[in-house]
Amino acid sequence: MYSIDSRSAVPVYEQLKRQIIIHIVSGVLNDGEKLPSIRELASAILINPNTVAKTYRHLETDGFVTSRKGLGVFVSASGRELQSNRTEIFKELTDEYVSKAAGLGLNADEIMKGLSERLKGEIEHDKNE
Amino acid sequence: MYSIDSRSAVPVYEQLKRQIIIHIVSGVLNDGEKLPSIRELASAILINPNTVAKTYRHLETDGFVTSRKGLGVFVSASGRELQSNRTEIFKELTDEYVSKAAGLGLNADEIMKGLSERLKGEIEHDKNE
DNA sequence: TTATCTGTATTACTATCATAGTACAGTAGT
DNA sequence: ACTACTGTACTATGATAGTAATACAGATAA
Repeated sequence: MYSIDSRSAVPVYEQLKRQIIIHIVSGVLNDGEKLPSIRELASAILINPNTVAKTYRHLETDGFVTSRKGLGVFVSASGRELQSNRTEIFKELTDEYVSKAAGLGLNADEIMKGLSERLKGEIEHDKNE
Repeated sequence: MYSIDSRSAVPVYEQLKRQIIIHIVSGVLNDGEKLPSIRELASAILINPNTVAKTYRHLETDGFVTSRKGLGVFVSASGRELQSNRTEIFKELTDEYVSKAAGLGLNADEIMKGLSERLKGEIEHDKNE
């Protein structure tokens, strides 16, 4: 379901948050649908319940989900329409990409060129989430 | 010279490292050339000398510079060639980036546009320096 | 030698993150 | 009422990262 890379520099709660957002905006999780309970998801992917709670708290702050005490956490009706948040995630992705590429010593032109070559042809193929 | 965004989530030493690498691989800093001393650069851009030292240490580990106690830090003779050895890693980075962006539902044009926007600042900065 | 540059090393403070444990509060079925 | 689920809140601990303050050591010129 959700995969966590414990060696990553990206915090666990952040990795989980991004994956859930992708599921929401891509329709894997539908409006009103209930997410796994905090304790259930925590034991499923072997992380601490507090970390899942933190993820859900952030998702609620961002408007993707609504949590109801005693009931669970549900995808907000407007969750999928949060284009601005999707854009923000994309910006984070881009920042990360540029940062790492710059760390490798590449300049802006080389990064653009590399991405351009990679994108030639298809894009639908690479949906390995 | 070098600009630091203290509000950024990217560590100061990392921001500085990227800018120096760009200067080295783009030829703004030539082989054998001496970098500013730790304390000099620190006071120039108003950061702690330890942070500059950390940047220089990382640059030396990566092979971009060589430091000599009492003398200074100098661009390695092979510094500019280091970028060619990292093409493979860069391709992996690009694959990962494209996959995630595609997972967000973005098409090739949107990805290119987003990256282009993100890189504008870098390009302008390099030209002005 | 002395003074003043240079980089290096050590230590410490702070913030963030992940985890753990515990307790509390709302909901629903029995 | 009882039970078993839900989310929430709070404190504490250990690890790590980033930054900072200070002291140490090599190089060089006066």
